[in-house]
Amino acid sequence: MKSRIPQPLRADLSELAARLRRQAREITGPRQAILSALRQQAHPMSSKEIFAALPRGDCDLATVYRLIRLLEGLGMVERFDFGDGVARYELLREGDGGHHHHLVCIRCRGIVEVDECFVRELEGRIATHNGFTAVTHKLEFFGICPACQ
Amino acid sequence: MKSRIPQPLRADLSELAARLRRQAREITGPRQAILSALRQQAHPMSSKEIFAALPRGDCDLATVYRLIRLLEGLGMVERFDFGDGVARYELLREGDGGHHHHLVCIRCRGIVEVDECFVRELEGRIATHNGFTAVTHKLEFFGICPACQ
DNA sequence: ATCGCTGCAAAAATTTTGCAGGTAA
DNA sequence: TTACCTGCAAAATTTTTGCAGCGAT
Repeated sequence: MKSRIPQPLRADLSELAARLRRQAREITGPRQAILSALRQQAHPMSSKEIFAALPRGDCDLATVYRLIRLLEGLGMVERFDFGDGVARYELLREGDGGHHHHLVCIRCRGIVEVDECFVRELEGRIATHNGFTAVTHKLEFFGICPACQ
Repeated sequence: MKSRIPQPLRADLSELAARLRRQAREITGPRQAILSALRQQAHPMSSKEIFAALPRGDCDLATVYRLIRLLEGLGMVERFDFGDGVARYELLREGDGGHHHHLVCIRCRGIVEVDECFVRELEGRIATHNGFTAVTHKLEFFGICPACQ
């Protein structure tokens, strides 16, 4: 499956650590390991996948769930759902620079990232039309990838 | 919360029954009750919500899960995810006439349906650009509704 | 008369929580 | 020191499955 080089869109470990510290949170071994796993994978990961990617015994599965929850609350990861009922999370850069969408193969579950965002300008229209504020969106594409055709 | 009159976009019970029959599936009491509950609610419902909406003892929760799975396989319901980890399902009309999106209040979880689809024409572009076929999409908006502001 | 469907109960899978001890700052 | 964090285990959820009997066609 195609994948994008993570560098430009993903925060590095020290930036992530700094962000946690700023929130009066500690940087521990398990947290470093989890953040590192998230950083190495170019696509969103479920808690179980994160756990499986860690060196054996590096950290408890409950700790993964706890950190993911914390990071989500702090806006440091974004949650995605690709229609299979599994929550997946992806690191966000500071300031939400990494807004993007996914193209998911419904056969092999492979993922391609879609950097362009076509919907931003619609948010305003949707907001005023319905009286909502702070409107955001999630957009995912599904199809059959070349290898699966 | 605003809601649209369900008639024009939702199949009626006899059409649904006919579609099941065509697939050599039976129309039983529990199935009628579940379809009826889905039809009466203008927005997607989780299995638990469907179960709760049924007259007491009308059907087992396992049966709700089983029927939802079946309907999803037959393309008679569509699954939505509003970011809270709960799978919700909405009846589809024959031929997918009901394609639409949702605007979800992140405070009260109220839902407004958004009938226009702005993204259809992008599917083709995404498909050819990535070599995918059969490309579809899911797009949901999130914000804070008037009552919650 | 089939074959599918259902309730019930148990199992599996996923996520959260209590607690006592350990550790980063 | 003092919160915060962690592993472990138990609990709470959510979803699936086995099975024997019932029921739609």
